[in-house]
Amino acid sequence: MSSKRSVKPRKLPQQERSRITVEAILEATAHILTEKGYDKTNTNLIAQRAGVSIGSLYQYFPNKKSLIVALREQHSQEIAELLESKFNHLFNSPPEIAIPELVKAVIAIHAINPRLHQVLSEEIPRSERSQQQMQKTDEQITELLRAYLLRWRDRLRPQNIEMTIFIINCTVESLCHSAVIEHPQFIRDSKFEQEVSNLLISYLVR
Amino acid sequence: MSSKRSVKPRKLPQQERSRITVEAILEATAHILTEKGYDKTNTNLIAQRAGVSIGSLYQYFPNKKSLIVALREQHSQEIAELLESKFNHLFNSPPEIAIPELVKAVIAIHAINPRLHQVLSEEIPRSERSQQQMQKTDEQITELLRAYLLRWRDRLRPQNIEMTIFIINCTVESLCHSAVIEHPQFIRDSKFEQEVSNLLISYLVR
DNA sequence: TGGCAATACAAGTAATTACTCATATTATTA
DNA sequence: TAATAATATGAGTAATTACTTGTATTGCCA
Repeated sequence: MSSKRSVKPRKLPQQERSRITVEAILEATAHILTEKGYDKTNTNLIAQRAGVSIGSLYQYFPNKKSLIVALREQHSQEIAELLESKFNHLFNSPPEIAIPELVKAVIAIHAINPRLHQVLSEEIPRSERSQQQMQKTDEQITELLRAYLLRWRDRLRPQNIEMTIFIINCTVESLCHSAVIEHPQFIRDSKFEQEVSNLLISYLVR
Repeated sequence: MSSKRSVKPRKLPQQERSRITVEAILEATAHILTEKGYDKTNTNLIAQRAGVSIGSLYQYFPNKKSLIVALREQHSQEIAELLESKFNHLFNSPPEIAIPELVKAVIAIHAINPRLHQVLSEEIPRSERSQQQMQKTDEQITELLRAYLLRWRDRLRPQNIEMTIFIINCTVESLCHSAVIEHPQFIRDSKFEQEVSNLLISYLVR
């Protein structure tokens, strides 16, 4: 069962040179994924690009899946941290103020490396994803949203908080993701973030 | 270049028995994809499930990609037709009436075979997708939406029609898709479709 | 009924690729 | 400085799988 195969590093780097090796491997993974897309990416190519032998790669990553998982982890952690700091800043700001700021932040995140973001979220087969880890980050963001919505509950129209969380989360994510990839011209001015903010605010606020 | 490889059937079935073969192959493709997911699907398995030799399969489908493309084509055609008939019925109904009907229809479509829908839209590598064909169906739906929005233009708040089309399309698709897969309990009553309709109506209508 | 075209068959091939292992090199420590 | 641990190497292996090809069977038509 591939789902049983561990994804944890086989060996933790202890000396400086191996930490450099691991870094190079992850950088190469991101680079090859971005350049070639998932299905033209293979471990030999990654090792080559990293300037490292294939054997070294398998010393630190037990299988191909673990490379992807490590990269995703890095990536989602960055996103979660940025959103956390935004929510902390905006916790006491009403939706009319907070929503546009959050939408702006999400668009900015997606615009950093759209192609890598696309590959990680669209092209990686489900079987290559570590369910627990993904859900952890997702739950973290859900929790931030939940706290914020409860804080402003009496200003909000929808009453089913869990459903509202899902709707907001899903809508913002998919709109920002697709816009960056399919309509980059939308992103150039602030019109798009205003529209998305309008969509959410007019739904949320009484 | 895999993108150059034709995807058109190598041979068109002429007798009844071969038409049955082709049907069985497509049914088997859908079945295996649904059961095993994309990356555990292979052509030998499809042929076996279809009760047909691997040679017969390659007589009608020049490569694996063409199987997926044929299946997607069938699938998107069904969706486009259903939406077209809905839009025709509702062309002269105001958004407050039309939107809930359309949302309901989209949810219903996604609920028919959620797993197949998920595999086709999430798991199939981008390289296995025929770009032209996908965009044709997508453009067809865009066109229906455009005509409707123009018809009711003076009742609408957003002025940038192209951006509005994108926002509506993307929002409805992703909400219905994700809800069916991640929150089937939302679908059981009509609360979810009401909420999604509210989201859109409060944004669209002055 | 015989000949031809359409269809069906499945063993086999060739290419890809994740991953191993025996060995060599470099750093650390006692 | 010698011994040991950590790290690096890359040729080779084994498994998978898309696809070919030569042959057999079935249906159609004159």
